[in-house]
Amino acid sequence: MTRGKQRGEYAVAPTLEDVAREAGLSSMTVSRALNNPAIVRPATVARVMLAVEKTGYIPNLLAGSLASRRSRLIAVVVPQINNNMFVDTIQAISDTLAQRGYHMLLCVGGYASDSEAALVATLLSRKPDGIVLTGIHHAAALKKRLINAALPVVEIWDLTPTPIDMLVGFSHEKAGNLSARFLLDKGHRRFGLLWTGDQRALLRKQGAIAVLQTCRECQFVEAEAGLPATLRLGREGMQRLLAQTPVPDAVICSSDTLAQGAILEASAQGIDVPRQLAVMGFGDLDFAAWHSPSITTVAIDRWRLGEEAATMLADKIEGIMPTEPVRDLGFWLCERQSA
Amino acid sequence: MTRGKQRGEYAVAPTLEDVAREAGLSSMTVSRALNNPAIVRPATVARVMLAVEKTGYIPNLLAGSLASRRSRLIAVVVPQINNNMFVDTIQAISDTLAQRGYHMLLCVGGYASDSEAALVATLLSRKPDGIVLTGIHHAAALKKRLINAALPVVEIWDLTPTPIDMLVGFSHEKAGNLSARFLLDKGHRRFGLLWTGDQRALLRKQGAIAVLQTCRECQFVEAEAGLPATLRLGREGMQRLLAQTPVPDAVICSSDTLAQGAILEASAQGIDVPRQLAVMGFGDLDFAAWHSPSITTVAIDRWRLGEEAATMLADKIEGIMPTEPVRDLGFWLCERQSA
DNA sequence: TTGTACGCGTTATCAT
DNA sequence: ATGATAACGCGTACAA
Repeated sequence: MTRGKQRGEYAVAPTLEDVAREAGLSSMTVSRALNNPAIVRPATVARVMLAVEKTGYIPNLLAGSLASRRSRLIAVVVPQINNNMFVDTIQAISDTLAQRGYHMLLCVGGYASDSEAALVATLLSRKPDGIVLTGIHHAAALKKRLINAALPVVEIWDLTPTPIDMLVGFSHEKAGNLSARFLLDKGHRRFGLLWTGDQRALLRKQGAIAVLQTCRECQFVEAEAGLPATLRLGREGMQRLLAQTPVPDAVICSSDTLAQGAILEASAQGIDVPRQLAVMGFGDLDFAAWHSPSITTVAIDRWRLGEEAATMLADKIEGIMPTEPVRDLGFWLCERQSA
Repeated sequence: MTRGKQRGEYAVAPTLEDVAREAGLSSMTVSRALNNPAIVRPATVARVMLAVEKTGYIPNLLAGSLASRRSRLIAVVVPQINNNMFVDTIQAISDTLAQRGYHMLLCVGGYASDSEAALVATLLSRKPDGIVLTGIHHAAALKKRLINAALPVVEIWDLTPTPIDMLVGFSHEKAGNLSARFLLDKGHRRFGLLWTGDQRALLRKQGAIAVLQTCRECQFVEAEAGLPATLRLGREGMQRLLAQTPVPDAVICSSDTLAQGAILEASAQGIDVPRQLAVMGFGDLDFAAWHSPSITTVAIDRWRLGEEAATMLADKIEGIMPTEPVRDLGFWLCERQSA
């Protein structure tokens, strides 16, 4: 006979079989009553529920997933969570997935794309129903493996016409264009670029520089900040920018956090923002609008990004093909006091 | 015969069986070569590795976990991640677990303890090897279920001598005591309390009030902020505090983010911090030391908290009993410019 | 509407 | 050091 007959009340978890015995039904009927009650006689469902209550049964999703080949698990890979840029997106993904009955396997993988491949391989062994990847640059082997596995994939936070599968993001280069164009039109000519070294930030920088280079009399100096971007790194970077020649009259930062630091440092040095120096950020983090001076920045809808990513995945898993596999959420300028 | 013989190169993932056939070995030997190479002849291991490479094999951890009753999965339940307080802890947990070969199932559950029980039940169906719970107040049914399942549990971010299993945190009440005592000793008598409504923040408030009430001539007014705590809510809360009587000469905030907002609002109203008004925060978030004025606050080691939680869990899972199941990480005052 | 037989892909256990 | 066999707990497919 099966185990589970003569054991105590402890430790070993009750199985479907135990519930079935308690209810005087077959385990298959119990399974149906739990997963698809509509096709089971109401009275039977009630009996099952009672037995579940009595036994303290909790389904074993490992077994269920193995049998059904559906894990209701979504793997999410992000480079960092303590830099404020991704947390809203992650929480949106988590919320949306939870509502649709999925769990989130979160992996904080850093910014190195070679380690990403190994990491994703271990995640794939969990047999997730879908995966969210940050960015569009992935090892070729990884891409191949993903395509081969026919696994729904959403790449986020960047833009390409040729995603692995689906994508929701925006163009960092164009966002960079916009920042530079805005300050150029305001009459600024001596620029400072305060930047972190991650791939997508660099794209924005390239975008900004491309615009600046269309202007003959423009000059710019640069300072690099580490990761994660913090107020401190913003202040220190600003110090370095102000020590260079020509002293900038406008500083673009790769994030609002750096911008906030830059503004504080300028004030500490007696430089008025924006009268003597314009400062722009990126991201429209929650403090940007409420800082003094409020921070001019480029906003993106971080929450919606996560929501759409999760929705696209859940839809595709459930057989609903996306009308448009590539979603450009765009961005918009928030003109405020700092520039 | 088993499936997997006559199929194309696509979609269906290769199994241990496929690798075994390729290598001319039994699947059991392949399994051993992969999980415990030490007990397999080196030459055999090499043959296996070659076959793995050739087939593109990725283990199926659902099946493996089911068979071995070990999932190498840790469930983590936190109330929020977009309030900056928990992200370092979560990233520390994720990092530490990854190093030890575990994955993190992250669930953002909000602050309601009744929904927590349901949520944890679904998490338990994944058969995690351990679970991290934020706080110490959980539904009785949940506690019972956890104890019954004999699952290693770490409660974090709070303190009690009687945890479900293990705990790493600190006393919020005493942290509240410390803040109030500090300002009292500085000579302040008219207090403002700017506070969010979550359980642990309220404990800190109680702690602060308990100290204030030891002082006859002390008065205090309160303002409540919503969740998540943001700069905006800090400013708005400060506005309300300043409109009350008596106008406080010292404001304690339930987080550094609120404190930052409070300071900005005070400055905007022409009130000098700290000369006319002292402001204290909590948490020592990364900007606290670098803000102007720098923020006086109570620091806790958020990263270490996550690290220890993950380590205690992994240790216990692997049979290493914790020397001390309850770890009080404490807190310390960071006296800076704002108070 | 309910039940039976079997397979999901792996590891434990025992045998060789 | 390697192999054969039997679980692990559930869902699919079909039968009744």
